Amino acid sequence: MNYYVTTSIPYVNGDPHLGHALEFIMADVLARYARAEKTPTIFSTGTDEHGGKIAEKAKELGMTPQAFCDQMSQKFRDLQKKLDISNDRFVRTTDPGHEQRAQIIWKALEKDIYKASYEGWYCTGCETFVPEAVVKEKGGTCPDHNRPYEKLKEDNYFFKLSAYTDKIKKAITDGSFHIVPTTRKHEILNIIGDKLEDISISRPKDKISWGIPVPGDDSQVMYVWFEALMNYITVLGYPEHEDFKKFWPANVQVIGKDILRFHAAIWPGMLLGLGLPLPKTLFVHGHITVDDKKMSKSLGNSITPDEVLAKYSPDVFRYYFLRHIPSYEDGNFSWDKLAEAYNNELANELGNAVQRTIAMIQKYQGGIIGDIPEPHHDTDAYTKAIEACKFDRALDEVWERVRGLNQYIEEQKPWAIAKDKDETHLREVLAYQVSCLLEIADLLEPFMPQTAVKIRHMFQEGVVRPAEGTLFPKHEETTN
RNA sequence: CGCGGGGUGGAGCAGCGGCAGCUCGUGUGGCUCAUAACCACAAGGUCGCAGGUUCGAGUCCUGCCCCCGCAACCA
Repeated sequence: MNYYVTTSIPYVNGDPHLGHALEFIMADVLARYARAEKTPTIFSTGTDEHGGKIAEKAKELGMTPQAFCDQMSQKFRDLQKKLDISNDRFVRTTDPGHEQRAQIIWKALEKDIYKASYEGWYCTGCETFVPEAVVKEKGGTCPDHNRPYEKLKEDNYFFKLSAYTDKIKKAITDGSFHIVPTTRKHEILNIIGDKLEDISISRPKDKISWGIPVPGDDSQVMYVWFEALMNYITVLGYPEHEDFKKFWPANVQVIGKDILRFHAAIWPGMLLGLGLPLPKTLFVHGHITVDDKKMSKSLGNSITPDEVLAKYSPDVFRYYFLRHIPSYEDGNFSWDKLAEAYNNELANELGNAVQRTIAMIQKYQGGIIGDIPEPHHDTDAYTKAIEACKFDRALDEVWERVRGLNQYIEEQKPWAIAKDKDETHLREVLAYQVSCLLEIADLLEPFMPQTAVKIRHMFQEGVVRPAEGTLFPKHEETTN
């Protein structure tokens, strides 16, 4: 059994934000968990780099589109590195490999592709077509550019998505294409409705040149979304590479709720057109708000991952977002909550449990642990939570352990046993504490890889090695 | 009647037909191995409003009010 997990590939028209970070770490947990289970795993992420917006932005900055993309794509890779994301692949839609394979895919889909002229309302400022309903609502004038919408006609290629409506609906309904959480499943079924519309999948090259050429038609480039979705299989080397044969279909594709339509309707349509199986699970996370408001530049409330990483380690970042942003819903970021979680849960509960265990073993046994018993706890709830992408619940389970350990210490009172000079009993109790901590380290590994390594290092050799220092030093002051 | 999610102790959430639960915060007590950490106990809710179904409703049905998303290539 192989395991393939993907994130969506961020569009490089903006800097990485907390939402990207959230998606990366969620997918990373799945990948690390699978690897810990000794399952051959590929974890892929990347960047989406074509389209008019990118070309425009590059021009503004006086750069070539490619140079701009190189720079932006690097920022995402930098963030992943800082967050300890363990991706095996990083696909860029400007990679020659992706471009070539995208053309192969296009050709393979040709039976479902037709050319037609598209007529609609167009804003020359937005460089995009606008739905009839919106034009009506805005009274015929684009509010962003203060220009009247124009009726425009252009030739486009279309993909016969409509032909796959029933198959897609069936796959979603019967769970062979599993959409998590259920509310997103309902949502997409609702969006699909009775029939999916065919979608436009190309743009005239004279309007947008920054894209992958349509095979056999120099006048058109592929529509950026259509081509970007293909990354999930081009990165595996579709169609001929062994990795593709071994790892497709993906076990889990992680996306944000805003791009549900593309991944739960268009992408399955493309796969069906290619005669390929659909991903097993599509996991849809929510969005992060700040002070219960959408993050946006105009509100000036946006927080960058780097700002958080300047104050907290990657493990703490991962912990906070995975446990305190609900896995299935939108979540609110707050510096206070982060500080609270750090102090209470990480420093006091976990950090201190480690600390007091170390201190007692050193004080009473000269640092010698002795035989560490095998852990015997039931990890079923934890496993189920991870498999359901309920990362917050999985961490709750781990903290049950942490709390349980502190209770155990309190009940056993090793310091009292030490006074009674019952060395055998003391040794047992302390070794059991270590056993619990090592088990906690294992459970924590997908979530907080550095912390897991540190804890193991402290206890693993039968002798305590406190050289790592305090796990989570308490912050003196939390100004914010 | 566009679609969807939500309104449960000070805060954040779980519960989805059968004695209102969890975490944080607050208060009191205990302990001393430990990062003024840890442990125990307690206070605190007419479960948005109004009807209805039922022996029994946060939990099902109907109506209403209020938040928030989506509806347009922002994860």
